[in-house]
Amino acid sequence: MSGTTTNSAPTVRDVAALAGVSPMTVSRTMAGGRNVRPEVQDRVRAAVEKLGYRPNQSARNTRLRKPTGLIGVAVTNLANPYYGQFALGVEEVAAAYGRQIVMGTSGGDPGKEDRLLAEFADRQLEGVILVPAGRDLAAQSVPGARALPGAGALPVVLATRTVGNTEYDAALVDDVNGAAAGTAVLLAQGHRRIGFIGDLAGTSTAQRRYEGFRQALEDAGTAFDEGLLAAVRDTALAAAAVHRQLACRQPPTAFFSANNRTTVGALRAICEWRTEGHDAGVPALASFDDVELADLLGIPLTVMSHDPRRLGAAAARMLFERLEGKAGPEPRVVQLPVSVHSY
Amino acid sequence: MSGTTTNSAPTVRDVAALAGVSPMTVSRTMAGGRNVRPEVQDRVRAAVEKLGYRPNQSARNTRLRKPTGLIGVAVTNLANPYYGQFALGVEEVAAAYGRQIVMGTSGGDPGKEDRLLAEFADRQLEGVILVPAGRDLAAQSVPGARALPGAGALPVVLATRTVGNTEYDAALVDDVNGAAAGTAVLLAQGHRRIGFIGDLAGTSTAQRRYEGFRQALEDAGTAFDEGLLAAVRDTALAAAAVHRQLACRQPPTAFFSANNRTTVGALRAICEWRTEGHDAGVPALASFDDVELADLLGIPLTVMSHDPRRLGAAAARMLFERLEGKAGPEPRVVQLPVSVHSY
DNA sequence: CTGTTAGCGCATTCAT
DNA sequence: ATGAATGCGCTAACAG
Repeated sequence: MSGTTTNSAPTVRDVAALAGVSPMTVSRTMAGGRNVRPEVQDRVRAAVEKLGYRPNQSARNTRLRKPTGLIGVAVTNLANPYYGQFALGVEEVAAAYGRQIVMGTSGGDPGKEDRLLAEFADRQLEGVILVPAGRDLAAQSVPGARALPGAGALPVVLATRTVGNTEYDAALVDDVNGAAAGTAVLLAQGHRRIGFIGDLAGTSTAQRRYEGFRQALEDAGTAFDEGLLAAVRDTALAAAAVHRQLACRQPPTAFFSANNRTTVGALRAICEWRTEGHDAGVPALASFDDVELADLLGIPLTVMSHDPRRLGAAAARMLFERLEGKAGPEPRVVQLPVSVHSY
Repeated sequence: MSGTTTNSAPTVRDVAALAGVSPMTVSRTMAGGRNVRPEVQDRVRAAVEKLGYRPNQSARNTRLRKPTGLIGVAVTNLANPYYGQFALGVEEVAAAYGRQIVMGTSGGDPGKEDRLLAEFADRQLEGVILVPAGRDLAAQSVPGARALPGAGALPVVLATRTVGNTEYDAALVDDVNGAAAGTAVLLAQGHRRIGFIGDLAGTSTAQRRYEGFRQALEDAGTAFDEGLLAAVRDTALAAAAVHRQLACRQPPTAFFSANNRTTVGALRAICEWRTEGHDAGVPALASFDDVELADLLGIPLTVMSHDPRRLGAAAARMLFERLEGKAGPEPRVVQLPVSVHSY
């Protein structure tokens, strides 16, 4: 009746029955064996081995009123190599804190993001690292998607991008200064007409990078032709935009690309342009974010880079500090420095 | 005493107390409201809203003896863009099955892989998709890391690579035929001395690709100089190996690179070589796996590609079919086709 | 040293 | 239509 071989996972009781002891003795043995005779421990361990018993962690956590040991990571697109590295950074820190990560992708869709956060909350994840899809978080659709006290709260740390309502911890990049520094390099190289390629409407990062870009132009007393602003977000559209700008009457001599996706598109367009053999020199490119192999293309390239892995690690550390109560009630923001390098 | 505002998550009982009903009525209301007066439902819902109550999924699953709704994904290195896309494929299918994924990276370390699988099993994950680090799985160190019946079993589907003991389901790539087809292109282009860059000692993929490579040479009646075999696995070593081969007395006129990491290294070395202005033409490269921007380098390139996202999706489907008992007891292996394209 | 009791948060079963 | 008892797998607290 009890010792029957079912094909569901064995429990403490199955082990206890087989070893001829009480469930508690099994529990104690699994916990290290304090106050259990070695001889009995051996019997228990034999039974454990035989049945392939592994304690049910969820039940364990429930009883001990302990959290799940899981944190959520929600990014917009895992296919973007940037977020793979980012997730790795989160994972490494999480592992150091004895946690594992649940990954979800929003695909940039705020609705999907909301559902993802809701699932995370329902699964009792301890917190979430979120690369927000849009500009605002529908806090009300996820009761508790806030780091602040209150029951059922799901601590959130934003990463890479921020959102309108600024009540969250955030691990960002020094977008403004980084972009300004990269733009300064283009200016020092003599470029005066510079096209800006980036999703101004969509993300806070593009806006901040645009801000740094404009600031650098202003500091240099250079005017910006708004016609050189291309609000695009994906690779194909970026390529088209660059191509269009190069083909116009007064083409830019350089471009500023606001992220790695637009950079790939810009590089494609510039390479094509070069192959078509136009007389003016090859346009230069300043890219926010690094792209593998970009330095080999023979295009004058300036990269404003940071390590996405570090960013993920920083975000994770912020989350754990908050979970451990080592952070004050007010939201904290850190900004990773950006380094500029030219090829 | 009971209704006090604690800062831990509210439970059914807190809601029940606030609404002046029994926990069961709350439970029923949350479950859809069958057999609960609408008026009472409203009271309950108000209390739920006020407290920010969300049912504890773990407790729910425990009571209903339902699985966790989580599957594990263990890859060797999330920083490799290949695995980001792969994970995305898994995630999409998992979402369609109402599951979420727990991500872990082994870093290619079998010990870490074992610990990862053990943690997955302890967390009661329903199954695992594993890109194995080494050649064999220490099945005994993870009692139940097998798809076969028996208590505590953790169903495993291997992906990309397989291991020595072949008792697992696996979603692989048609490495042998793909590699042969790519090699055939090099041969058709007139290349006879071809260097092979790939981690023969480490992964089954490199071995299978080497097998296809050799097969194509043999079919063409071309001998292979074992001196052109470079057993390297990372980007830097691949670059060094290519450079070394190019500098030797009888340099190869083309290279076969067994994965995207070695391809990046090979491309770097070839570009450098070209810049150094050697008289012989630019060496050609056949790359297993696609690499972004590689086609723009002006290097004769042949790519043997497949979609890692599809591979992840295929692996996930295999896992769910097994979980649902829709697969026979014997392990199944699928191989994704490889398409060959030249630039 | 070991077993019994009780309860984590939830929902099924059986009362009423 | 509602509540009480019971148990999922596990372990603290208290027996003995």
